[in-house]
Amino acid sequence: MKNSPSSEVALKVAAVARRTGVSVRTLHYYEEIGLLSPSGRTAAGHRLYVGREVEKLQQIRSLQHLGMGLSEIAECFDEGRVDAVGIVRDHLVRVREELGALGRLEGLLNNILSTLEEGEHDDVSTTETFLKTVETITMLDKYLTQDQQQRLHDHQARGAETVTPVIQDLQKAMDTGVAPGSPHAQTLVQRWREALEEVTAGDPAMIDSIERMLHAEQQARESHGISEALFQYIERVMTH
Amino acid sequence: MKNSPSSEVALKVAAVARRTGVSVRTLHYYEEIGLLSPSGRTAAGHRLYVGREVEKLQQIRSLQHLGMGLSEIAECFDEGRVDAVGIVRDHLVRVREELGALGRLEGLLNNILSTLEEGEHDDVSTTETFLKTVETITMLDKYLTQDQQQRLHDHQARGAETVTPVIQDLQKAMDTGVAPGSPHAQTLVQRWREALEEVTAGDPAMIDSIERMLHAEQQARESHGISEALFQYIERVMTH
DNA sequence: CTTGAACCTCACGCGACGTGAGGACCTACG
DNA sequence: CGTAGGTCCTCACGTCGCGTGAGGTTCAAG
Repeated sequence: MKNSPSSEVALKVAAVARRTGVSVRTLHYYEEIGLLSPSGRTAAGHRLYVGREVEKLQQIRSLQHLGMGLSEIAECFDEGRVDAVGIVRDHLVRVREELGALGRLEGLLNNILSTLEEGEHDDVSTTETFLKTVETITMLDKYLTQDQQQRLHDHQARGAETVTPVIQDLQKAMDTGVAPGSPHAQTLVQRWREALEEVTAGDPAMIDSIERMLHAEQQARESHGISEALFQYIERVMTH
Repeated sequence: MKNSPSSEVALKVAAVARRTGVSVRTLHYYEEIGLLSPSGRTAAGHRLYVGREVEKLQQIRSLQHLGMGLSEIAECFDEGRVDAVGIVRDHLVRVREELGALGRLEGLLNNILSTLEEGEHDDVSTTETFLKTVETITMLDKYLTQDQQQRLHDHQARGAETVTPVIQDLQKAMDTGVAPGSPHAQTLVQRWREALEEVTAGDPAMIDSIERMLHAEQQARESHGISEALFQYIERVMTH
């Protein structure tokens, strides 16, 4: 009797909310944006939902669980038929991209963390060193792939011993006005190149990236004590 | 001369924006929330930024790149010293959680996709079947772990042959009024249990989860043609 | 008749800006 | 000297998916 076809157990907001785990406000909102309207209203204006709407609500939540936006979901219901496989595939692509980005971010954070932990013993962990570290690692990330960064990190200890004196010698050469075309300058740049090959484990693409980075980012030069003038000097010597 | 200490190359908004890759509006916004104020203004009110501010801006962007919110970033600058390692570690935890969630989501989407592709040949790919599939898979996800779902999927083909007739026989038994305590009913439920063991590869925790799911979710019962009354009948037989 | 729970309709808040509107300023060219 | 076009300024609303009140009506029970 009470299940006559015209009124099959209409539920009010709180009941629907409890059943489906959404909030009352959410139901209001869905109506507001035209996504899910109640089947009817009581004389007093209270919203009433029948089974069909509750079902639709669950489907909405399912799609949302997949990370789809409400407007996208609305489209699914509006259009009579949908390219389901296409939607899911597209969405999968987006999720995979996000996964990749997050994975890279995790690597980045790990790098920062290990760098910070290494320096924690001898250095005071101030705001500045923190920010410097973050900035440096972030910058590295812009130019080098994860494994290149790893290689750089691995060879850094031995590399630093080679690189630092070369830079000092180059600085001295520039200060004393050694001509870019002179044999001495050429020898120094040759040593510079060899040092780069050492820290990059001989990866030419990586050397290229590092040179582009040194060219573009002051931070990168600064962290190795290379002034802008010095780098320009190096570039002039190399073009000879 | 033009680099006197009091005015070292002040930049206007557009210049800063170009150098750092942010928008003019972003600079306005950062000032609005008190994160980064310009070093000064021209007589006409144009914002001026010197090197120190530009540097800070880059640091802000670095931290943001790590996924930190602007309020969090502001705290880093406000407090004299920061627990850098702590911040990064906490953040890493959050990122890993997100990674996990996203990974699970990817699995979910893969399940949906394969299910949809399987059904694509014999079934018309309508909005309804799409939504049904999504709902079902989402629900499965609420009760079963990824590998349990995988096992269910693997054994589904053989399992369906076993499960479906059992359900039909149980339905018939209920319809003809077989008593829950009768030997016939017990035999049927025994077959039901065996079928469950087959599709779950004998994982008792998984059987438990599936029974909870069938108990709570109408959708789950429906998709295997089990009415509410029938499941209650099964439960009654099992308590004997 | 009253009380408390559930319902209603505004309407602001978040986070990190995008995107105009409408006006003032700067630089160069005629 | 005027004007054209680029750059700058300050509001101020829109985004997305609701949360969180405020202030008022209705419902079910005692």
